[in-house]
Amino acid sequence: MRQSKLFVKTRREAPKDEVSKNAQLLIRAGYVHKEMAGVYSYLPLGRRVLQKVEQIIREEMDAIGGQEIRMATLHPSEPWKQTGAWDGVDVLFKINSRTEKEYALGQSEEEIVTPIAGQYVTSYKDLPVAIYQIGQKYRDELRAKSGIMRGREFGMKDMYSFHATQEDFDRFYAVVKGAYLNVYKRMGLVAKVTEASGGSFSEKISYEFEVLTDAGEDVIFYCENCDFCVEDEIAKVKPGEACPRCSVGVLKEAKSVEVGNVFDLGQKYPKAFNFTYKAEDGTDHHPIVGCFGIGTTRLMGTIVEVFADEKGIVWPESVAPFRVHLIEIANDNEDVKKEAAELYRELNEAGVEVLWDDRDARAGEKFADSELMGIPLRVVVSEKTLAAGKFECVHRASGKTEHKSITELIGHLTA
RNA sequence: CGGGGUAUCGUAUAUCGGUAGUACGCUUGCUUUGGGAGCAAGAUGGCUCAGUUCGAUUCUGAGUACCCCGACCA
Repeated sequence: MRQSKLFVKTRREAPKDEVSKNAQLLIRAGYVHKEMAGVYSYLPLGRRVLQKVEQIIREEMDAIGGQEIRMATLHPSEPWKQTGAWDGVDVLFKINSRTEKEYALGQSEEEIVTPIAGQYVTSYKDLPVAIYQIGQKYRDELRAKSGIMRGREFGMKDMYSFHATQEDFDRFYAVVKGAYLNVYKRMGLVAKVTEASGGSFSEKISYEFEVLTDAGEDVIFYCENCDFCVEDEIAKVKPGEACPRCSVGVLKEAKSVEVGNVFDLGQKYPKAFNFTYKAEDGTDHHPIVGCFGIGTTRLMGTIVEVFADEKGIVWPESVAPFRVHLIEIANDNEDVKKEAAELYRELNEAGVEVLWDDRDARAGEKFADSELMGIPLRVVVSEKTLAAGKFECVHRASGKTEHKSITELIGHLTA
């Protein structure tokens, strides 16, 4: 992509109504546009990042047998009334049509997925099954905050699994946990599996996946030595105490953000929708349902919060909008322009995503913009590099500079 | 939802009860060119509705939007 044609521009200052780091940087760098409190549009760069986040999640869900679907987000009111959530869930957006017919906007999809599954899962032979979708969710939050981390409309992957037995759910939960940890790891994040309350959703405890950051709203107690981790709300332990699991480590307190969760929903929804399957012996049973969520937009915000430095965003390669930021410092030197165009062509041919800053701007502005945008590798083409016969390659994350020929560079990027 | 705050070109800000200025951005021209350039010329603004006043962007009230703290949070 040529930056001179890019739909958005960067700006020096963040709007004064944005306080959170993620929103300030994402707006300054042109990734998102705020529509209202808690609602953001994703512009070309932001859409690319979000799509990469989604694709990583998609790959991991597919790898454990999840089947992707796409459910409606405009919901009939009936299933919500049937489960009691119409009046019981205060974040549910309810809307009326011109003819006073009632609808809901999807804030989670149990009410929709359960009847769908009920139609196709009729035998024990159909179990287990896991279906998921990646899409928009709507929640009537009393107070939106933290930029894209807690909005009224946001992106989420939600998977629902159906099982014949509790043992099978437990088995699948362990599988999903592994897949989730893969998702975070692929984005450079370390998530802690945390015991939390099931909320109004489930009487059992749930598991949350928490990433340490001061931008988060949760407080967790975790063991320095083992993987014990618990939300402060339900903790029977205190920071400073010995870890109840390994008894070696000491518990520490930290702020964190929930980037995923798992709920054991039991048979609540199949019961509400009279969803049964035939067991081998011909008797009817309600399946056990699991719900597994990952907030995609929140994850994007978390990545910004965790990796950004004083100059701007720092994307991990796996989710960066482009792999290479090609900076041309031409000053009307036709040879430099030609060289940049040639490098751009070769990188594209090699399948490397490149943002080519071909704008007629000064070097300082281009460098500052590049650092703000956070593309992992900056490759400079200028009279200097032309004379040296090697391009200047600067890693955004480490600041490390290397000089590489075109073949070395392509070899490195396609290795 | 309780409490607090804010509202001025696209963005950030200043001023003032008497025709609103600056910086960045934008347009045009010239110069400049490896860390957000310089000069010149230009376009763009008082959230909405009432009230007070000769006159309101400024004061008052209501509304709306946004932000913060808390509560809430599938």
